[in-house]
Amino acid sequence: MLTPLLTYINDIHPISDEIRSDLEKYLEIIEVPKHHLLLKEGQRNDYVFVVLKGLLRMYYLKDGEEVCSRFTDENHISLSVNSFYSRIPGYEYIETLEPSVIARIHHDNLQRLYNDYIEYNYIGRIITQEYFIKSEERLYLLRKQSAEERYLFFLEHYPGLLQRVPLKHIATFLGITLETLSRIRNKLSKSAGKKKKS
Amino acid sequence: MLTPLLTYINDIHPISDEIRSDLEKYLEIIEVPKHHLLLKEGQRNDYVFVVLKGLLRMYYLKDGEEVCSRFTDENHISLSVNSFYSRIPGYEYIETLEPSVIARIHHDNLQRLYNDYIEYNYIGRIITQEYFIKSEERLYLLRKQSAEERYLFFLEHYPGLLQRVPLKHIATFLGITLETLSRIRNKLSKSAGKKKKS
DNA sequence: CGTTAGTTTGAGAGGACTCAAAGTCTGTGG
DNA sequence: CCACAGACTTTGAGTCCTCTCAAACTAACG
Repeated sequence: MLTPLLTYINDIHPISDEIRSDLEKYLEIIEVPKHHLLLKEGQRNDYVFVVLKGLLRMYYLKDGEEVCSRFTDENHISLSVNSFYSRIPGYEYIETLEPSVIARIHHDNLQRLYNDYIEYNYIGRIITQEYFIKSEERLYLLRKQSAEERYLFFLEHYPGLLQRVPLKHIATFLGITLETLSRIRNKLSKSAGKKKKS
Repeated sequence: MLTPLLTYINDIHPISDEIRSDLEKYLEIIEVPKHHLLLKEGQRNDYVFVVLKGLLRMYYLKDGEEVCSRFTDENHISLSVNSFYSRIPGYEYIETLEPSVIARIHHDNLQRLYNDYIEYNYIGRIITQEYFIKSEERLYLLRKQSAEERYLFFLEHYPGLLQRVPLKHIATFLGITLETLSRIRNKLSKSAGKKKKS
């Protein structure tokens, strides 16, 4: 079950048997049903969650409405950035959108890896960097003003998610309303139809 | 001149004399006038820029308009994330908004530090993490829908910048127009005035 | 002091929002 | 295997916020 994750890590930087063994010791595999909350508002995010199978959605409440801040699919990591790194209670929720298998590692054990194996910081640096890049990409998405541009950007950069995520969550992820998203999709499918005919 | 930067690094993790010496060897200090471009669209971003004095603005062109993606003031770092890490030409510009003193280190020399001193990855990891957190914070800012909320968030999280940056850049940074920003400021100053009187 | 950059103000247009209702899909129990 | 309930999506009508275009005003710099 952990093979893809360990391969991913080993590909960044070959890891010693000791690190591998500690990783396997620290990583806990949990199976969770659909619509299960891995993290709630007000809780401190003590774990890094790696999706082995399934799909996660991170969101928070704004004026009582759920606003989606991220989707996480297979072999990717989810955590509340502000809560996890600052060690304070956060405002975010993490929910499964499908029945999922998650590998989680506790913050303290991750620190242990960083302290016990200085070379593990190389791996941590690269992974952090990878998520930093994604974060900047989402920033670019949100600065694309029009609702249509956002949707097209989403289609291009998150292929596959459209099939797995209810539109209402995609709408709040893009910062538009469900109705607007529906109208855009309608408009786009019409113009795509036109193209085919001509 | 480099003292604050080296102190900042040393506070993350004490550095050996060798690292310090190499850092001083690799870091190049440049003085640039106001409105100088440190990076242009189409160029590969080969340097990490650390602002020792002055102020930077990063932006890109969207439909011919400048869109501001970041401000960088003293003791902070600026780089085009996608270009620098992916080693490809980028779409961003970095411009000085004030006469500035910049310490820059070349990508290859930074890699050298990471390779020669494995413990330097600890420092790199923490710094990357710091900017990752900031990136997520900006994401939250952009998801605050209304123009007024964005402006208030900006005031709270970027105090001091208002005095140093033309409003037109703050407007594109917030994803609103200059006119809308002006009207919001007008409205807020009026309601602040009211409060004082009552 | 004139010129240019920066900011404010006005009027009108339009995209996205809200509220509301009608379809459509999906999964579970009969 | 069908039927119904609940979740999901589409469509409609009216409103509002923000945008665009334009012009006036103000501050800063040489």
